[in-house]
Amino acid sequence: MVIRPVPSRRDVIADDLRHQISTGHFKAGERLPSEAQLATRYTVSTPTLRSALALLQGEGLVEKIHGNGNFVRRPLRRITYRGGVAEPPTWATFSAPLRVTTRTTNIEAHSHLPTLLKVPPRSPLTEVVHIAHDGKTPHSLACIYVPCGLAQADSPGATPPPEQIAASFADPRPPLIEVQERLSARLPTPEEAATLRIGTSLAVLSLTRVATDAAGRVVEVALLVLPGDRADALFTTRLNLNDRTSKA
Amino acid sequence: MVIRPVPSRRDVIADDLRHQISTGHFKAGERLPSEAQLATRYTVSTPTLRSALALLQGEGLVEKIHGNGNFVRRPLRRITYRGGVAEPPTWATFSAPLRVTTRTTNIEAHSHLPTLLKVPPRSPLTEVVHIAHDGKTPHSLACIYVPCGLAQADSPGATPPPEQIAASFADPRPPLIEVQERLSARLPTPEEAATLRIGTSLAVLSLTRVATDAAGRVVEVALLVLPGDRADALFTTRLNLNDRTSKA
DNA sequence: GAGTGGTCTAGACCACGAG
DNA sequence: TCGTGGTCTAGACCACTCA
Repeated sequence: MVIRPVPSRRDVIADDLRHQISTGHFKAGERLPSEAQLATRYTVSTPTLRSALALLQGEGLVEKIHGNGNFVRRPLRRITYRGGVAEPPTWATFSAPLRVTTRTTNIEAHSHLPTLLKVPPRSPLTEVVHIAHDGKTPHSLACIYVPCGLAQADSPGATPPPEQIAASFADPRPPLIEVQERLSARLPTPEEAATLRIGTSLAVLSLTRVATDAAGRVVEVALLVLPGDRADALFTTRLNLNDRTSKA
Repeated sequence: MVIRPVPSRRDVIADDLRHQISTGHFKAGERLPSEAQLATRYTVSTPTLRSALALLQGEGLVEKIHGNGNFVRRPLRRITYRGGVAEPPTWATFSAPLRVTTRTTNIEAHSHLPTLLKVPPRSPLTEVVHIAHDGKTPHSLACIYVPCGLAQADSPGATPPPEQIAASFADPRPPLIEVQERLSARLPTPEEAATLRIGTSLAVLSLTRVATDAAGRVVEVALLVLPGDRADALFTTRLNLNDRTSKA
């Protein structure tokens, strides 16, 4: 028994705009009429109209640019995070590979990092922040934490080759034995929203990846944030038939 | 360079309420002062106060009950969807297993189902809808589609044992060979929000699982919707060291 | 019926972007 | 500077819950 009380003005307007966008009445990249004009057209007040636009923004159909206008978003290339580590997590399988900017700093373990990394609080860590861009629009944010004792040879300072997030997997000194990837959906923090240039009402996929080596040490923790409208995660499991239960 | 323009009143209020909740000044299950009272206390108008509450609602800290009040949410048990099918996707690993209600119907393939299932449009399908409850609060919504030709013996009508979603995996007649799980984050549809009793501003984790058998046929498609504040998905990959690349 | 949240209005004022 | 969106106000009215 689904609740369907009364279509609110906001939903009616959102539906209408959605329809006009999907039918091409408003084309991709085009600027919508100003909010004041739209409010007049629909005979609603500006807050009501804005709440309708907020819905479309949350769906990734509309991009709001302060002081400029509301724009129909070009259909975004969806990028796919491939989980399971059988192959390196690739953003690189795309025709025009994403441009990745990197920043490396040394910090101390704080908040939940000590737990995840199984290190004492305030332990020295190397933090690597990756931001992948597709043209001008950011497509993902990744913060990777590695205990300083296990620092790799790569990424000493300048931008490393933009192949993939986990370059550290390329040459595993202590062999990796387990990778855990935990995913959840939430709204972005204001900082994430600003970094990814998304509204705070667009859901993000939050992924925490913990890589453990054969000695039981946590080699790497990666915190990925993927905007829900332009990224998803894919896990492929093949059953080897003669190796049915890979665990316990 | 993080943008930090001016803390809006909304954010200030939300931060303050968050703090009061986390410090136990407002206790779990307690009803907050009415919106009018809070608006007076913070000397803001009701819409502003409500937008602050909407933030907390989106974080799952506050539950709004129309005509009754705003309540501090009891810390919810997080349920974990285990992907990768090595073991059946269990909700059952919890002390008090979730109660699952089931509804089975026969429908015709529509919208994107034909593509996913690799069947012609309007093919007959069996649709199974599972809703898992933890006490009174819904914890997950699952729609499972099976081509009628491959129908299983179980779930003919009444509630099957609430073990797990994919009972169909228990005895795979044609052996499964691949399971693909695609996850994304988005806001719920109004229907999903009503079914899961969540606000429309709480992000959900949307999971599409496609199981393929050795003959290349799609045995099952499952569409899961998990509220972001009470569920996540976990994928564990073990590297067998002597079997490093399970693919290609 | 009393009190709550849900929706909406008709403005005001500020911050930003482009010319 | 001008037009845009961003934030906020001080109400009004409706819908729901509970006693």
